[in-house]
Amino acid sequence: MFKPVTIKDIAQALNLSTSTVSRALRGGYEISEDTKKLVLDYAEKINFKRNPIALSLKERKSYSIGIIVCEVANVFFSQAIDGIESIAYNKGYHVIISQSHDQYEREVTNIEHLANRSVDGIIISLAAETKNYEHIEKLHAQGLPIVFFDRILESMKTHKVTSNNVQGAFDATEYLIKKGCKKIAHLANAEQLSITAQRKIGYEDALTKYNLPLKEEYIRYCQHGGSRQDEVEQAVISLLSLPDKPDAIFVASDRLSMGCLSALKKHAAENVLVAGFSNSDVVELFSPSLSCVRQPAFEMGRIATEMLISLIEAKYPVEEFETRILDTVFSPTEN
Amino acid sequence: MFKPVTIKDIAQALNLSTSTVSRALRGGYEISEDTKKLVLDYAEKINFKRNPIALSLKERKSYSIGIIVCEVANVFFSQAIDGIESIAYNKGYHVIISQSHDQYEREVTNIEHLANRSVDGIIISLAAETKNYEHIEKLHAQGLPIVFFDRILESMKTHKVTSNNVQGAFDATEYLIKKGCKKIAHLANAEQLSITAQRKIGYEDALTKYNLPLKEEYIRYCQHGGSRQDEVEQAVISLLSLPDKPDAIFVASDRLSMGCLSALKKHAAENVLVAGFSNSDVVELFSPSLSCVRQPAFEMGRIATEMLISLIEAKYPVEEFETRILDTVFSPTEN
DNA sequence: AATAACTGTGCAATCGTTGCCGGCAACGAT
DNA sequence: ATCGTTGCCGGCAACGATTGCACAGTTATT
Repeated sequence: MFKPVTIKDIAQALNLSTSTVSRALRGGYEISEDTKKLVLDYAEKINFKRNPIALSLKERKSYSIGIIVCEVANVFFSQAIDGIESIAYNKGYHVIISQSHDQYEREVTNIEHLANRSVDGIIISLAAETKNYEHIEKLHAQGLPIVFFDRILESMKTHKVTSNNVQGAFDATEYLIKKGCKKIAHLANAEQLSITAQRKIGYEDALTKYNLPLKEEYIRYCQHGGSRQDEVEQAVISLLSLPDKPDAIFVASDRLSMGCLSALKKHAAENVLVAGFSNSDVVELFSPSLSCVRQPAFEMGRIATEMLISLIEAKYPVEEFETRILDTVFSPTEN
Repeated sequence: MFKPVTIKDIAQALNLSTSTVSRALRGGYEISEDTKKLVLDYAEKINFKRNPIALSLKERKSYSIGIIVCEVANVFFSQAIDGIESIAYNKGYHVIISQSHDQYEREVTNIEHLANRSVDGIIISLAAETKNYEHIEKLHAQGLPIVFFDRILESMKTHKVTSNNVQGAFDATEYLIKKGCKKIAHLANAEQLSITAQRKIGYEDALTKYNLPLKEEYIRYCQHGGSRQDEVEQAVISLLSLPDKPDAIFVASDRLSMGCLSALKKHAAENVLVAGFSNSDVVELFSPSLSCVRQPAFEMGRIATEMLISLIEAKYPVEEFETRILDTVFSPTEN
């Protein structure tokens, strides 16, 4: 049906060899100007496009990078993807996105799928459920460049990008305290995630600074990262039914924030103040309202991609790795 | 750094030819059980993965399909993508997503990028800005299978999937009428989009049925599909400042609905009722509230993908094309 | 017993492109 | 006049997997 034109066609038409055509097209210095022009003009005329698959086979490089995020329907990740694409396309890579939906199994199959498809590298934010990292470590050990962002794997020696989760959590918690709340609960993500630990530290730092007690029963973890609403609702209900009911909640992620607000609304607990991580652009529409910690998602995506491409194109094995930590911005919602 | 195992390695190790290995791996009937088992076991042992790029080159097929949507950070599209992936992965295709951000230029570069990357077919929902379709028609004429969903190009002879936009718009408008509104405005998407025309028909049908006048000044089009908030805000302001100010707005898309609610809130016009297309899963949190028409996004994605793969795998050129129209569901938000 | 049929395997070409080597002609230097 | 250099180009092989055809060896058929 659809037969693309190849350098062979050009060679035949111009009575040259394929090697000559190939070199002329790439501007090889060993080809006379006349021939070069001849080839270039003809290629233009018949709309020649070089076959990237053949090139990939030859160069053992696909010029594509894989992304794994929990879901694209999440403003933080979609902004990060925009950042990733902005760099990748400029450098001639294309981007294959896959979603783990915060499930371990899907993360495993996705990453293997990507590796089999011969991506040149992977940018990943771990699924909430993931506790075992062999699937990643195996590929990394085989030499596949991997960069982490947001939810990172501390133990792996590679580049990483996160935001300043401790500071962000501190800001949000401090805000709640300054609003007069004294019993601040924490709705957290899956316990093994890097961001969970960091955000918890920020939360506790703020409580400590203002001499509020740290109560373990005020903390609820959501192992599925909020992808199951009942999980979030259960957590919120159990907080609300504590004898010493919280007057505010610091929520550790976008997804959880939505779930938390829903649960509060459903159970007529709108008087509980909420602050949490979210990059939502319609936050002013929410009721109950949500004060939020915003992460520089686009920038994180850009940086992660630059790191990945530098790994991919490195001439020698890279030994020195970098962890970039970007600042968050807290924006209160007054009402 | 990273040298994958090839059938050659297997052949060498087992003292067979590559052809034998190849046939054994795909269960060729012409290979003895003994050899087959030998090869299979060894391949398993050294973790052999066949190189999809080599296969693509030979078969002139990449087993990948391209998706173009305006943005992934939109629940409708992200659900559609989930549907697309659910079918694609099952059938051995992988999915490359790209975003037009409702811009014509980006749609053009994205589609060419995909075509150059030799995707086997494309599923597309047009950008709001797109008025010229040559970039798509050219590829289609060259034989690249293309399926439209949501925002379709009526004039192109290929498979299409949409929801019942007329009915959805009718339901939303009728709801507003039954709530007692008599002056219902319509905030519409870019004028040339298929869905814009259809949703306008539904809107007008409802008005007509209930003997309300059709006023052209109650309709505002957003040429950029709401990707620019000022555009939406201008439209809403101009509606609010009409001498005969509307008491309700029927909004034609998810993005526009968010923009519209923001604008209403900002201008303290929360008494204006809003109903519109949206697949948001946190609609109950919004204030002002939004009654919404939901599209079966996941199902639309599934169907579009099945259609596309049937085109890709068709043995003979397909002449008969189908347009599937799926029902929407209206869910009022009472408060 | 001779031929036909079948079984299991290898050879070589193919997909599109590029790297490497080698060839040929024209040129300048000795 | 001979040699070495340079410029320009063609041929071959290779990337990894598949496949039509050929061929050797075995079994079945007449």
